[in-house]
Amino acid sequence: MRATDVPAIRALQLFCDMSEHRFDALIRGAYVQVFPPGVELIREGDATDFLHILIDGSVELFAEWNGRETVMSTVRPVSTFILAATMRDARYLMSARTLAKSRIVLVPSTDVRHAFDADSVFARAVVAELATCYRSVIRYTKDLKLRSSVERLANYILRLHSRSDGASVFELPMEKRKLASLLGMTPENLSRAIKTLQPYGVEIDGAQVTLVNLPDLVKFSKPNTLIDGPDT
Amino acid sequence: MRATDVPAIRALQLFCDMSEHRFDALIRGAYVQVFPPGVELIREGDATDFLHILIDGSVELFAEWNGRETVMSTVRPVSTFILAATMRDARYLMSARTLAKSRIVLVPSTDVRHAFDADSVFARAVVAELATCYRSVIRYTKDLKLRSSVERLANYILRLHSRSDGASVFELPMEKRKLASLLGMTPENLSRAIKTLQPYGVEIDGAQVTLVNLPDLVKFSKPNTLIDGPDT
DNA sequence: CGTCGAATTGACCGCGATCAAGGAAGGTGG
DNA sequence: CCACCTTCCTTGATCGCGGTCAATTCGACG
Repeated sequence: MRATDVPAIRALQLFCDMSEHRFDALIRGAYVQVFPPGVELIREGDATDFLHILIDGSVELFAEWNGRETVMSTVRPVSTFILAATMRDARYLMSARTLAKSRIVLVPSTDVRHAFDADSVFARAVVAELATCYRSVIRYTKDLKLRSSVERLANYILRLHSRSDGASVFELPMEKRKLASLLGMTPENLSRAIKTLQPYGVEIDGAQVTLVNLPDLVKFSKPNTLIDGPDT
Repeated sequence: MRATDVPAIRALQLFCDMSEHRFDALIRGAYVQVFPPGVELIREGDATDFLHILIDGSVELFAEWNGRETVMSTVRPVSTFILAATMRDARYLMSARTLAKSRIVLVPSTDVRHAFDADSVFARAVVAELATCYRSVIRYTKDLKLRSSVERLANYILRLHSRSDGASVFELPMEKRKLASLLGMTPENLSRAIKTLQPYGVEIDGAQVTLVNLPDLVKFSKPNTLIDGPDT
């Protein structure tokens, strides 16, 4: 592992409050690997072996059934994924694949569980992280069940907008086909949904989004903190 | 609180491994209340005050947006709900209402967090519970995104079937209108979905379900342990 | 400049929603 | 005990959102 990677990991909510020696002990058994795009890191159904930490790049979590596939979420650096399976020592419920060249830290699951048992500070952080993950999926499911596809897109764009500090021009963080799947629609329908939002000042050219009439878009989207955040 | 309620609570995964005095300390500040059907126990957006434990009766968790409402899950006794919000000390993301007359234990959230800090056995149980909750929502979302409405109903029926120990006759645990919302469809469509499953030996009369051709139903439903359980 | 995958567009289809009406079950009051 | 009401469920007719299929177009990259 590069020495330069450690501070970024250390800074994560999950680790930042741990004592130095606990953190060192936990990270000692870990190692870093770099993967090219399109590599399947985790296959759903497999037994848990490592807690994954994405340092750099991009990873998507997806699920399959009966020949169909859907994107469940995308992971952006720096963050962990598959913590729940690690803590339960259970099978993965989702698969993971790299979308771009990615640097990933692999921490043996047993080490994570030992650290949890030995260190109550870390234990608190694990609970906070798990509760946050849980609440994100609840938000996601509410979005899916309560909104139409155009409404989902509109609110997704608004979330991107606030994530880019309110800039009126920003980039879609993934391919449109992936975005469509994440938002629960087909690529064709995403194209049409984008057109539907043009009257509300949404201009999308390639990956570049420009908002020219934020008030109208907000009025249409009806964003809600209990679905779209930002609170944890 | 009735003395007879305590053993049932004590038997929950969340509490069963705690030492006697820790458990007593946690439950001391708790109290029991009985609610008639249709009472809104929790309103989404409110601050967390109590961890709820359903002793007897039935509770649904639901969410609202823009005048629409959807059932997110139903809670059956004996189990806790809203643990994530309690641990994060955050606002509720879902509302809760009683579906039947229900006896509910209310444990002050601060007591739960104190117990978590003081008792590593309890901490482990909280993490296990949270991870399980997280994984249930993931399953639920996979079900929603990967299956058609008839497929969701078919697999739901199979889950009920295994929950009733393989009996070929069992009862729907809630009103059909609630079930429809839980499964992400309208009541009208649920009626039609039920008819669609008749050729596979599914007979539903009122709340009573009879399965007369399990092999065909299974073949149609393609149940999957990574969506339908039973593993945690 | 050629190739290949992604994105868009159009035409069409079908799943599931909506609207409207009719029946079944259970509770209430006369 | 029965008439009535409410509520839920079912059924039919119709609508429309979103999916599917197919044909271009766009764009990245070698």
